[in-house]
This record gives sequence, C-alpha cells and structure tokens, in this order.
Amino acid sequence: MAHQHPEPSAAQTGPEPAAPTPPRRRSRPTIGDVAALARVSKATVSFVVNGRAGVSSRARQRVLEAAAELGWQPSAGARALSTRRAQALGLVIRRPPELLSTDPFFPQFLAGVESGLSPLDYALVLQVVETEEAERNAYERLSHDGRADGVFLTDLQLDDRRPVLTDRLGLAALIIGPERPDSPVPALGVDDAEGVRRAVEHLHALGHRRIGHVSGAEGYVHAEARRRAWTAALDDAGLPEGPVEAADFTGAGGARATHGLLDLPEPPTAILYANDLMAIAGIAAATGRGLRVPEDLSVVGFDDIPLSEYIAPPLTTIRQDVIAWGRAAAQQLVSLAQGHPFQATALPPVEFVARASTAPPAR
Amino acid sequence: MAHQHPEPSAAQTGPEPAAPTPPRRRSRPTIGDVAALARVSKATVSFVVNGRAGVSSRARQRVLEAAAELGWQPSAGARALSTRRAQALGLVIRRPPELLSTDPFFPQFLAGVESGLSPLDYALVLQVVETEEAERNAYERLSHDGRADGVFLTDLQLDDRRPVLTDRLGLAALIIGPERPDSPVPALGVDDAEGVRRAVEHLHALGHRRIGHVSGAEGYVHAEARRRAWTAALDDAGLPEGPVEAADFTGAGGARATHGLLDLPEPPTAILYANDLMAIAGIAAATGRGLRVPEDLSVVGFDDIPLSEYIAPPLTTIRQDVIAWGRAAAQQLVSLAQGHPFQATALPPVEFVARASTAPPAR
DNA sequence: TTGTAAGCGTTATCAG
DNA sequence: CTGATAACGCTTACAA
Repeated sequence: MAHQHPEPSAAQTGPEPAAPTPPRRRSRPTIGDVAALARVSKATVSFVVNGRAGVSSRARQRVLEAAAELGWQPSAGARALSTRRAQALGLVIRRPPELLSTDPFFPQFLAGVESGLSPLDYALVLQVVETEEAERNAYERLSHDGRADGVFLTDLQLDDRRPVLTDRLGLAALIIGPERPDSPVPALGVDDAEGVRRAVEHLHALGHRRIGHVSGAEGYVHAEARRRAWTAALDDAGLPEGPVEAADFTGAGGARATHGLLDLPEPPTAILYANDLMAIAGIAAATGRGLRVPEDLSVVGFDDIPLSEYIAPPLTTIRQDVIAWGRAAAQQLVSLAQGHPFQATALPPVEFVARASTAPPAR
Repeated sequence: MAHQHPEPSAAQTGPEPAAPTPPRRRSRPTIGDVAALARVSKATVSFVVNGRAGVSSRARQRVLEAAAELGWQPSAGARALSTRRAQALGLVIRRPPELLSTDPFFPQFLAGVESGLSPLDYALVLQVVETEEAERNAYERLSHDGRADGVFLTDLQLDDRRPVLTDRLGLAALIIGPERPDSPVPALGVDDAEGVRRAVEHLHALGHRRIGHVSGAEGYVHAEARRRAWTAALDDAGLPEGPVEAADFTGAGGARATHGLLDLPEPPTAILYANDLMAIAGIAAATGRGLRVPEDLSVVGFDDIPLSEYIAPPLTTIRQDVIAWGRAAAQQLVSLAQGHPFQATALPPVEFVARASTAPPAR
C-alpha cells in the first residue's frame, strides 16, 4: 500500500489521499503505488513486469499504464532480497597498481563484459584489491551480501585457491583463461598457442634461429601458457631451445629482461614477449643499446594494444579479441549463475599481426 | 526465530534439533539465527553489529559469540532495503572502445576509487555504455533500482546534461574534472594548468618559440581545459600563439594531428600533447618522417602512463596522481551520498616530469 | 484470472 | 536496557 505514509490500508481502494502537509522529498513509487493506481494487487503487478502468464490483458494494460504514469520500475534490491539473486556479477581484480594501469586487458574485458551483461539486465560489481587476503574476503562478501550471483576469476595462478573457495561458497564462477585440470570451476579462454606458433613460424621463416622469450609474471597460468606455447612452437619448428627471461608484464620488467637476454654471450636475434607493453619497452631498451629494431633485433609482442600500431617501428604482435572474450564470458557466467550447465563457447581465435618490428636477422 | 526452517519456536530454548532429512543447501545464517542462539532479539543483534548504545555487555558478548559461531555477517542487501541505501557507488563509462582500452585513466581511477571505498565498505557498480541514451538510462536505472547511492560523472562534455539529470533524480553525484560554472553538482579535479605552464616554461627555457598543441577530443571539458591552459601559458611566457590541431586522445588521432602540424609552412619545434598516448604516436609519426626526437622536434605528453618511461626516447610529460584522485573522489562522493555537504579536498598537484623527449630546437 | 498473506534479512519505533 | 513488531519493496505460494 501507500508506501512510507502513515495511512491505513484504506488507501488500497483508491488513489492516494492527499496527505496533510506531505513530507517533501517524495521517494520513488513502489509496486504498491502502481497496484493501487491500477486497482489491482501487488501480485498482479509483479506478474505483469515479470511477464508471467495469468493476467488478463485488461489488467496488464492498466498496470502498464499505471507504471508508466508513475515512472515506476522494480527495485533491484528488493527483488534481490526476495529472489535471493542479485542480478549482478562480480569481478575482483588483484593486481599491482602499475600493471593495472597499463595493461589493456581489463578495460577491454570490462567493455566486453558490459556489452554482454546489459542486454541481460545484469549489473557488474567491481572490486580492486591488493592482497590475497583482501581478495578472498571480497569473494566471500560478494557472495554473502548477495551482491553478486557469480564471479569472474581472472589472473589465475598455478596454485590458485579461488576455484575451491567459490565452490565452497556455492558461488557460480568462471575462470577467464586456459582450462585447468581438475578444476571445480569451468574456464573460458582463447588458445594462445596458435598465435605463438604463428609468431615463431614467422620468425623462423625470416631466418631467425635464436628466438628468446620474455615471459610474464611467474606463477600466472596465462604467463605459463604462453611460455609453454613458445617452447612447443620452437620444437615444432625444429629450432633449438631458446633463452627465456622471466619478467612481470611491466615496462620496467620488460626492459630489464631484454637487457638480460641481450647480455648473453649468444644473444637472440628475435624476442617474443608475453605482452605488448614489455615488447615496447624492449624495443626502447634495445634501441638504447645502439641496436636497431628490426635490423638487429626482431620483436614480437602479445595483445595488440592500440598503441602498438603507432610506435616506431610498428609492433608485430598477436591480437586477441578481448572484447568478444569478455562478452562471451559474461553470457556464460550469467547462464551458470542461473543454474544452467556450462557449455563450451567458441571464441574468436588469436590473430597474428605482422608489422615492422620483425625482419630477417642481420647475421 | 529459526530461519527458513519449519521447526516451531521451541528451537529457541536449545540448539537446533537435527531436522530429519535436512534439505541440502543450507543457506546462510540470518540475524534471526544469531538472535536465537544468543537468546536476544533481532534488534539487539542489530544494535551490537552497528555499535549502538543500549546493549548490556553481557548481551553484547553473547551476540558476538553467537555471530562468530554461526559465521554470520549482516546481509548488505537486506540492510540496503531497510536503510534505503545501496552502500554502493556507480560509475558509468561512455567511451569509444579504443580509447577505453588504452587510456590509463580509468584503470588507475578505479584502483583509487576502490582504495577509498573498501575501508568504508562501499561497493562499486560499473557500467560501460556506448551511446548517450544508454548513458542516461544507466544513471536512471542505477538511481531508481537503488543500486547506487551516488555516481561519478567522468569525461564531462561542455554541454553535458548529466549534472541536471542527477540533480533531478535526487542522486548524489560528483564531477571528476575541472569545476563547472553554475553546476548543480560539485566537481573534484586537479588543476591541469599548473603542469601545462611548467611544460611550456620548460620548452621556452630550452629555446623553443613555436610550440604546437595536439588537443583532445573536442567538446570534452578536460580537453578544453588543457588547451586553454596551453594558450594561457604561451601568453604568460610572452610567446606568440602556436598552432593547434584537434585530435581525439587516440594513437591514430595523435599521429594524424602530428602530421598536420608538421605539414605547416612553419612547423612547430615542440609539441604539447593532451595525453601520452597521442604523444607517443606523435613521436613515431615524426620519426617516420625522418625527424629525430628530440633533436628536430621536442615532445611533451600528459598523464605519465607507466610506458612513457620505457619508450625511446623516454617521454617528458605531466604526471597526475590519478589513484589519489580516485581515492579522494570516492571519499567525497560517499560523504555526499550520506548527505554531508561538499567540502573541497586538496589533491596532489600535477607534476612536470622532464625526460629525454625534449631538447633545445635545432634551428 | 485475481487477491491475500507470508516470506526475504535488515533497521527502526516504541512500549516494557 | 530489551524485545516485539512494523516497515522496506518485492516475489510467490495458496486461496478465492
């Protein structure tokens, strides 16, 4: 009935009586207001907005008109409390600030997630945390507070405990990245290996035989996947094992690792980086040592960030459609959160983009 | 009483009797369970967790023990329904995908916002939209669904209608950027002008007299602010008006604008870009024309993205502490959402960072 | 087809 | 100081 007003239920049979000295700051209309105006019960209104059968078209009509007149829309919070669903998904990001601000993954992923979520009328609750403890905490609260019906698990580590955690919480979850063996949580990821293989083949065809790798932060599943793909690709190409330097996905790390590789007695003539950011920093590092790219050193990145096309030389790299990935992930997770079983989705494959940072080796 | 279980209130005098064939999927404990276990009323439990006076220490003790034993934490959703506050802030982002994925602003800002929000126990609801209509819609729903108590207004346009919208919705809002005249919504932003002035002074001191500017997307308040600051700084330095080329904050736009300036009959010897991304693309564009940076062209960026230090040459730029900005904004907006009046906060000033992309002009 | 009433898990009011 | 009891806005049996 008349919400937040002291009148007794008599109001139910007619429009709201003019309250004497109505307290200003009229709050939003409620389902009760709509029901009263449409002269039906709250249940009927609920049925109408939820598109359920069992409502006469006349009643439906009146409800819709009343809702429109009052500008009423159901309250997500109240609905969540009732249905025990938040109509929202959670994303907890744990990354060092520097990485967060430069890596193009998250913004794109977020854009994709949103594009998948908004047609379904789901919201996204975001948390950025620093420690692992805060991270666990965030998932627990998200679940507990009923703020999210499902969560994305990104930047998975090799020994990540989050799948077990979400499983225990009974919280729907989806790993963003390569599949994990024995994981209680399904995963959705593109196959990096294909792009890496194409890159190695490209370098091999150019005549490179010593191809180094600057890997991402150790312990991360995707860093590890790219590294293994590189090893496998070298092997497939019949090339000897190449030198690898572990880095951390940052510009500083990429520069340092590049120097490490170039300081070797037999430096590589080409380097494959685990992301574009490190590759760009690597180009600068090599340039700083008097090397020319690509004449003296070929460089391949990973991600194809928008900037990669606009540096000198334009970066040869491996492109993933992160937006499409995010969209697919969102749809999948909503489906999981609604209790449907996981069903594998096809993601656009990674793409090898040849630009000017690769060329035949000088020697 | 015992929540969601069929037992009669007899359960109140002892531990919960073992239900025969208990339905799986035991849901979380509620305040009622805690109250029952502690042998107090729900209200008392509520008072305890909200740290309000009027509870005997014995009762408080029992409540805390019961809560700990049950692992109970209050449900944010239920609380929100009761208090009519979502304990969450909203951020609606409308940007073209490319810009979103490369501009370091949002990730940093988000990190800052979160660092301000999490101690206050507020969540962040994020939306990424494409059209202006979707944007308006997003704000309306956020407000209306009760999903957010306040919203950030970013990327403000000169004729932006969002301040009026949020005002009409009665939704707390905070503009992220320079203050607007006559705005019903307060603003929190760093003063770009100081950094721009320092940059121009730096270039002037190096001997430059023709300093061009590549501006950000037209219509944006912050792009306009930087452009005006540049004009004013030239004026202050007693330099003639310089050529300006309008761009859009993207790498492609930066490259195009750079060519535009360099094609002039009297090309500038130094260019100030409205962001680092365009500056980096500008360096590549200039290099592609056979110019050397900084010998033939000095370049100054804006933002100091992490990559700027690791390109060749390292970029001279203007740094803003976006994380601190985000944190301050979060605190401010929470305060506004709680009904407190706006009170100006000091933000760390922008900082001029001289690196190697600037040098005395050749001619 | 429609209405009633009982939740959902809190907070708030107001007697004891 | 404590405890019923009524909101809060919605969904959903269950009746009518």
